[in-house]
Amino acid sequence: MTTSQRSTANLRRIDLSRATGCNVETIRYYETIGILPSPPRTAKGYRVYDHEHVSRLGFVMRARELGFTLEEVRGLLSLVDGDGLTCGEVQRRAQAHLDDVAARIADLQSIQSVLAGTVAKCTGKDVPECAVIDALMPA
Amino acid sequence: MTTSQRSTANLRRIDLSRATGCNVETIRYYETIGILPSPPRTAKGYRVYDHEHVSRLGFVMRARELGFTLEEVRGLLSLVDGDGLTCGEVQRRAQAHLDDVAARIADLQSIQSVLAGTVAKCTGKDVPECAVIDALMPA
DNA sequence: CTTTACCCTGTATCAACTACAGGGCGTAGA
DNA sequence: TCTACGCCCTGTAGTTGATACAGGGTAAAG
Repeated sequence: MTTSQRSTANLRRIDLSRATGCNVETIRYYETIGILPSPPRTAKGYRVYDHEHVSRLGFVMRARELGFTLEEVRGLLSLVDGDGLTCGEVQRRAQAHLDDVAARIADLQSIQSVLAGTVAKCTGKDVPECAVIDALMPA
Repeated sequence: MTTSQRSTANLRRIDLSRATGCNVETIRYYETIGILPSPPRTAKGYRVYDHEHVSRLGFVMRARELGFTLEEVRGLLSLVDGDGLTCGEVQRRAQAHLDDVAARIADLQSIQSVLAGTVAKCTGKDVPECAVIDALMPA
């Protein structure tokens, strides 16, 4: 018996941070704001996680990587948790987020073109006249 | 004498908020963090601005619109204020910011393609199976 | 003289975490 | 068995770039 069962309480306890790559403080933060459920504790107060927690945190992390806000993630989770989950509703929310991403890309691209245009006018020399400053500073 | 000089103190007093379109609270915030200098005050404690302030705040607002952080703005302002302003240095900082913008666009575009791909797999119907959820939720 | 519109200070709030202080606990090696 | 190390616990404060509000003063118009 290598990893034997000495007290059933600690059987297959999982280090959630290591299993997901998520920062411990972030896990605790998700717990306090109700994104993750409070796990059971050992007699000494240590949190005990199982595979459900790993799965749920994985969902949260993937959604965050795709740029969903925590409120949007909360909304998606409530669809998953409750019986109100329908593909149509999820698709609607994902599409709304996609529109948002597209708008942010457009904003950044217009910034990019203005900025690139101004930088291109710079001489880049060791002189105090600068096209970037002139462009930013009102007369 | 229409806008006559009755006490020199209030001569040509400027409403900085109206002149720039910047929120009053934001102006005060910029003052407390040292982005804008503390203006002189009237006897009753009202701030009195001049065209220098308008110009400086305009600079800050334009730079912010182009996505510079306040710390980057502070750096550009210190170049303008001190005698250390050279076109080369400004160009270097603007280019660094431009690289940053490009990286953020690339990130958003990869999010966009992943998300668009998943949403496209949705049936969009009133059923509880959803391709988006499946893609986000680990096995 | 009163109303309205603005100004003042100071503090709290938002998102999404991160960092730290100050303490307890568990385990590995000597 | 002692001790050192590393991790866990709670609670609080800091980050960025503002915004909002409470509670009070003042300036200018009718």
